[in-house]
Amino acid sequence: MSTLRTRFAPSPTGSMHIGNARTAAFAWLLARHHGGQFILRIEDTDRTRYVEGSVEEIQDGLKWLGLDWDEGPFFQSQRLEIYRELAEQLVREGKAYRCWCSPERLAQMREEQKAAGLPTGYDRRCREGAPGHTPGEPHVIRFAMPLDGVTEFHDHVRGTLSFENALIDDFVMLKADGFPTYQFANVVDDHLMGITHVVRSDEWLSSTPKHVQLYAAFGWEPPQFVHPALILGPDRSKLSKRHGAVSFREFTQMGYLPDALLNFLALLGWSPGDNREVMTRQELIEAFDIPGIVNHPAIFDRQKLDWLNRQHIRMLPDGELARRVKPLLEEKGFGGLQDGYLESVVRVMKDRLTFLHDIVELACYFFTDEFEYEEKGGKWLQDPGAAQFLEGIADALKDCEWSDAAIEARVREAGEKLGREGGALIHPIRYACTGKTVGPSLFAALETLGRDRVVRRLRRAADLARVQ
RNA sequence: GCCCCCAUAGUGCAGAGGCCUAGCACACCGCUCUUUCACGGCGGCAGCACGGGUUCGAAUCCCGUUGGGGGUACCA
Repeated sequence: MSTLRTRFAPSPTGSMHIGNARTAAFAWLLARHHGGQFILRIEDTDRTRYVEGSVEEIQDGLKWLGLDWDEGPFFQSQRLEIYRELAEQLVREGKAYRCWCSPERLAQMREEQKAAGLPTGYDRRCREGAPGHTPGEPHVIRFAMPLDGVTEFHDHVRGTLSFENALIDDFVMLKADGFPTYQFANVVDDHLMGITHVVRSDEWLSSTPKHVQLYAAFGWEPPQFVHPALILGPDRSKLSKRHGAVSFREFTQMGYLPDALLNFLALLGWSPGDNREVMTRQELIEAFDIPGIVNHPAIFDRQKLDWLNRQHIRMLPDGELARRVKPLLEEKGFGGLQDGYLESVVRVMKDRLTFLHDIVELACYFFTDEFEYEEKGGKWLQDPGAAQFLEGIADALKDCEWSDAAIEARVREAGEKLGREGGALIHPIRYACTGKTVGPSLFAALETLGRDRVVRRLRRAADLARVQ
């Protein structure tokens, strides 16, 4: 049995779309599940739409997601000779023909067909020869579709599909500029590169019969087809820019974990069959296979992605989470943090992060004394007894054993003497030490902050309270 | 217009004729835990698009309708 080979074949025409990333993830997962190979091929056959930098963006994106490829990237623009020779071969065999029809004529023809309520398509004027033209003049090469019968093929997601040949266009294989079209180059390369499973989204379904005919014309065995449905925006149309963030790069920059995004992408149009959802990369590879791919389109749901990201953050060991969060903090000017300290911060904050960078906003008081006091908590300092109370707590803690249990005992004891308990005891202390009205368990937070910071902040807040 | 695909709660999935009084998850709403906000736990809301068949029996099979999507380029 030969190894399974899949490929990801994007065109470098702009930012990599989140939908492309999903297709790439499916193809990669399928290859890895079966111990096969995953190939990267850049389909740069449209010179007019080429966007500088997009090849790099595609590769960076795949690397970020952890989708490593075994061969490539191959560039179709470097294989022009191959396509030309193969196209000429088909011309010689009478399975393709030269066409000199002008784009203007073609456009007009299409309009007339539409107006008459007919199916659109090339009228095959040059199919039986075009007197007065020579191969020296600019022309395209078209495939000569069978004029009757049907083309049938099996798709692993859709089942057996059949299309009437008469309705399929004599499509262009080679353009006037010598570049191949997708329809042609794609088939040639999939064959030459030994692709066994073509994984691509639904939008290609209706051109698959053309591909099947091309394989037949060359006498090549067609690959297995796998067409997952499209990803839709909330309005149910093909996900695009007007739905907000759709470029893959935006997601990598928003603070999603690669494993979380991979998990989410895999779940868009596939399921393991049981009710598992939160899955590691390894679990995905083990579970992913064709039968789990669903045949109806899915709407992209950010809330679910966010939830998945939370789950993946919580799965990270503290040390690893600390390591990932560190550069984000340094970026905000919170440098020079001890690993051990950062790890303890991360431990108390872990359950509260949707994104890694949330830590900056939610836990800044762990990294600097210069945090802001939320306006909302001002009342805790305005209270007449506040200054005296905070000083009292500071005194009680200045020689306290530093564990959260000991801190709690000492604070409660001191609170009792000062006539405070419950919220009136806890909230002012939190506000004094963190500037916030919400956060992790107070005693755990104090323990993590350390005695010096806590005592210092309590006294500072007491001073603040006195001027109120 | 023509061709093709799709149809289970708001969203993502499970379901491959009886196990379905349709399950799970996100979101939402309660309750609970708790010093707060989260987390967690418990509970709730909400769905087989519609109409015909086939069958003893249909979410599951067939046909039609409706709705949605994709394609229809010398773009991919």
